[in-house]
Amino acid sequence: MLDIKDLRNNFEGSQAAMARRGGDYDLTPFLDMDKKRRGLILQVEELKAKRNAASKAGAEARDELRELSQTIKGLDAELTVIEDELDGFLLQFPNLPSPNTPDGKDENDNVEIRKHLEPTKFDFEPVPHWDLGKELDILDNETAAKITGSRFMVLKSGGAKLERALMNFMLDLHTEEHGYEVVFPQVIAHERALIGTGQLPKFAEDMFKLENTDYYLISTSEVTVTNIHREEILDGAKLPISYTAYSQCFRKEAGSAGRDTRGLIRQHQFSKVELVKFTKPEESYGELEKLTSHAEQVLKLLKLPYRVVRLCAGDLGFASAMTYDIEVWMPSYQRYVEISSCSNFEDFQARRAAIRYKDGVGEKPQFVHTLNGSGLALGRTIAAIIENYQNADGTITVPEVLIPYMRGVEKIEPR
RNA sequence: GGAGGAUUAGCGAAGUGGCCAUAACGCGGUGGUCUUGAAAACCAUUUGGGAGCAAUCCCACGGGGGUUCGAAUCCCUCAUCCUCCGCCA
Repeated sequence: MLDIKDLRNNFEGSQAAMARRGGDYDLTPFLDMDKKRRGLILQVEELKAKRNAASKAGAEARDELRELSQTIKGLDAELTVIEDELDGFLLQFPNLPSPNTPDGKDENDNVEIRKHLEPTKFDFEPVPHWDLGKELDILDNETAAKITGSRFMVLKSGGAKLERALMNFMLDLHTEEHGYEVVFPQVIAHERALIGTGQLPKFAEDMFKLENTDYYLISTSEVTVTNIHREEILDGAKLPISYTAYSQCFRKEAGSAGRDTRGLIRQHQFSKVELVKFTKPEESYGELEKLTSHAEQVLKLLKLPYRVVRLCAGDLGFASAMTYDIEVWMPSYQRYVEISSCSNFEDFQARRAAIRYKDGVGEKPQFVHTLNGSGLALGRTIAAIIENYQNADGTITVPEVLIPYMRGVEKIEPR
C-alpha cells in the first residue's frame, strides 16, 4: 500500500511515478478523502477530550453529556466510513516503480543485464519436452486431464525423481551455501494474508478460492512465507532475515487461455522453491542483487543457458518497485522463458501486512523492505533440463550436480 | 461436532461499571549506585497507532458489534488457546 504521508507531501511526484506503469491510475480522489478524514479526526478528538474531562470530574450534568456522546458517536461512524473508503481506494493501487526501473510499455522494453552460456546447439533436431517426456513416459498430461482437467501434469518415474532431486538440490544450496532458513509453509492462506502481499483485493480471479471459507490456494509461497512476520515488530539486529521454501502453487491462469498449452510451462498447479527476505530499507537493493545471484546460481550449477533482464515500468508486477527476471533458454520456444522473478517490494507489502522493525528500546518502529524471488520454478526447470540435456537417441543426460540427488542415475532412458 | 474454561505490557498476573492503563504486584530487559570484577541489594527505566508547526490531545485490555452519561468489567458475535467427549491420518 502507498504511504498516506508520502502521497500528501509529494502528490505530483507520486502521480508521475504511477503514470510510468501505464494503465489509468488516477490518485486525485485521494486528496479530498485525506482532507475530509483529517478534518473529522480533529473535530471528533476535541469532543472526546471534552467528554473525558467531564467524565473524570464526576457524574453530574448527565443530560448534556448524553447529547455530546451522541454527537461523538455520529462523527465516529462518519470517520469509519471515510477511512474504509480511503483504505479500499489505496488497496487498488500498485506500488510506485523505483527510479531504477526503466521506462517502457511491455516485455519488449525490458533491459537485458547479462547472459550466461550460449543457447544450446544440437547436431540433431531437438524435441520439445512435452513430446520427449511422453516418449519416455515421465510426463503424463492425459492421465492428469482424466483426474482433473487441462493444465495439469502427472510426473512419473524419472520425472518424479527429477522433481525430488531438484527440490532437495535447491533447498540445500540456499540453506547451506546462501544462508537461508528453510520453512515448509501451508498452501492455503486466509484472504488477509493475500491482502498483505498484494494478491488481493485486485487479483481474486487469478486464484482458486475454497468454497464457503475465506481461504485461498496460494499462487506462490511468497504469500505464506512473507506473512510469517505479519503484524510483528522485528529486532533490527536480526535483519536481514532470509527464508527459502518449497511449495505447490496454484493459479487459475484465467487470462492466458490458449497460451503455452503444452508441457510444463503454464500449469494450474506447479511447484516452486522460493526465496524471501526481510531487510532494512537501506539494505534492500543490495539484498536484491544477492537474492538474484542466488537464483542464478541454481542455473549456473545446472549449466543451463540463461539471461537476466530488468523489467520496465509497464511490465512490473503489482507490488514490485523493481524486478529482475531470470529467463532460461528453451529450445522448443527458440527463446528465453521466465524461470524466476526477483523483486524488491520496498515497504509496499510491509505496510499492508504491518511488518516492522526496531533498532532498540525507544526507537520508532519502521517498515521493513520485503523481497522475494523464485529459486527456481521446478516445472520450468524440469522442462529446461529435458530440452537442453536431450540426446539424439531420445535419452536425457542428468546434469552432473543432480546425479547424487538422483541416487547415481546419470541418464533418463525409455523404460 | 458437543461440553466447560481462558485471552490484560517481553513473561506471569491483579482489576467484576467512574477512584484502573505510560495498567498494582512478581519475573525478565536496559541504565545507574555499590564492588578490584561479578553476584546480591538499592534507585531509575521498559507498548504501539493516529492528529497537530508545536504545546498537547485522541485511540487501543484477543477482533468486531451492542447496552450506558461512562465499559477491561454487562450483553451479542467471531477468532485463538487449554481440558474432557466424539471423530480421524
